[in-house]
Amino acid sequence: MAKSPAPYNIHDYDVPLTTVDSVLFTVHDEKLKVLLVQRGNVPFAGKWGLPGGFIEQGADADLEMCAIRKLKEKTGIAPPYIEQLLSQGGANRDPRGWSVTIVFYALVAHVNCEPHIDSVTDVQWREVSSLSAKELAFDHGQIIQLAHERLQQKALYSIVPAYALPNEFTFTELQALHEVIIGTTLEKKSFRRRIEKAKLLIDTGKSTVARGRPAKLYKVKPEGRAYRFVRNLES
Amino acid sequence: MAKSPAPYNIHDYDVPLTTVDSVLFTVHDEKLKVLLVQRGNVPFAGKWGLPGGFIEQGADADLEMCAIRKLKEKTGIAPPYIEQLLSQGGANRDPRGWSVTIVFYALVAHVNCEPHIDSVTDVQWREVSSLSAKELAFDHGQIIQLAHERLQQKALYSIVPAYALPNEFTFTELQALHEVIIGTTLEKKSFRRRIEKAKLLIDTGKSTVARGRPAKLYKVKPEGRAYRFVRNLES
DNA sequence: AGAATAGTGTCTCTTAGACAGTATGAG
DNA sequence: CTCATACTGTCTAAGAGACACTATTCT
Repeated sequence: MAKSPAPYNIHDYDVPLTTVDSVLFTVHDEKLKVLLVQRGNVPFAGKWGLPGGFIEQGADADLEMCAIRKLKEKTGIAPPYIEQLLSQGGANRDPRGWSVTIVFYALVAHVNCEPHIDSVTDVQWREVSSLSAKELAFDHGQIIQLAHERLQQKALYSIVPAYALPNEFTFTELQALHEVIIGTTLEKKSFRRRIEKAKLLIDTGKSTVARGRPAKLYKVKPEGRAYRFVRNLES
Repeated sequence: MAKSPAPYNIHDYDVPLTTVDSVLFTVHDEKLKVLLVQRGNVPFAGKWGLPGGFIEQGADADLEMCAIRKLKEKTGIAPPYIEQLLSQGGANRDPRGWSVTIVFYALVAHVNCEPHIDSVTDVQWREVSSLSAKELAFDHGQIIQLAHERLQQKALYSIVPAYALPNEFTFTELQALHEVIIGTTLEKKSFRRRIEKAKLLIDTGKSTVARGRPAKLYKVKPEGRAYRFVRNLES
């Protein structure tokens, strides 16, 4: 413990190894996917794990900035939605010793980072439902599951999942996205009704062109980020 | 500290200072209170702040164990409910340099730790509504506010606040507790109805004795800890 | 016209809000 | 008895589920 007047030196302390990791979700081909990075260094060299790493004290003003910096390096863009999930820490989660990871989860539209990811080999989108915890580095499998559960809750009482879509999207796309996240179908009418009543979307005036009736294109209002419905959708 | 090919030395890294802190809530005299500890060391020596401190790598198996150990030292007991709130980290929150704190929030019945706290002078319960952020060490004022907001949400969709009551309690006590946490009055009938329907309480068969009709005493079922109502109470 | 997709009308059912009413004890 | 507190009955309103219906485009 610190002796008062004496100068403080962090290396006098038995500090844990502290890192920041992120679970970046997107949806593509009706599947929920998560970004994985192939590790170059020990431990778990060659294995796939979450994008993240050490804090750079000069470059990162806070934890979220650190997470965003790492994600930018891997995807080429800053995610439009990021939120802290939890921190995992313990004596046995890293072979190098007592370690802590502060974990964020984030959402991004697949089209917005496709080119960057296609250009490298050590980054890939993996379907969440195809993952087994054992194939991933550290406790990253368990962390992805926790992030998925949190995202499922969000899909039941908010429109946060919209940030995994392009800037402009249709009601049907948003509903399909929620359905993929929570793993069930939803009633079209209930879904539209609650979002319309809460006035969370802006009608862009534009429409899609495709087979069938054109669909109106919407954007999320800024307040959609924090809005919470009083009643959950039933899962 | 297993060294693989290249020996790993944590002191080669620019690691942040990592601590664990807790926001321990209780209710007494119809007021929501939080546990504060007077700091003995720099920085902020003499100021009041959250109970917490450094991880002891030998003693703490994980982050939650660390938080519980610190709370036990200050209150004499392990809290019946504890959950991670968030982690705060940044270059400027601690004058010693880049630091991270992993924050838990916890609940305890006032009566269960009264004797231990009354016996020391560097620990006190402080009414949450009387706190100004400026009088506390670090960013602890802001953290307490975030913890309070999270607890308010919990009070709207769960019966987690019950863990701030003694083991056996009445419906009226539970409702009064929820009202103190969210800062409004609630409808008696609605409150009882939803809890009864969800079957979250065990009737102990006992009753209170006091002026007026005796009230039945209940305990929380284990599943009450994780239960989430589909619909929030209106705040 | 017919197929495909977008979007609406409307009935039911559940449950929270409101609040008046009844029950059961102490003094 | 009265008073205080616990607990219930019951009406109303909001909103989700269900699902049949209409609308608008394409080929």
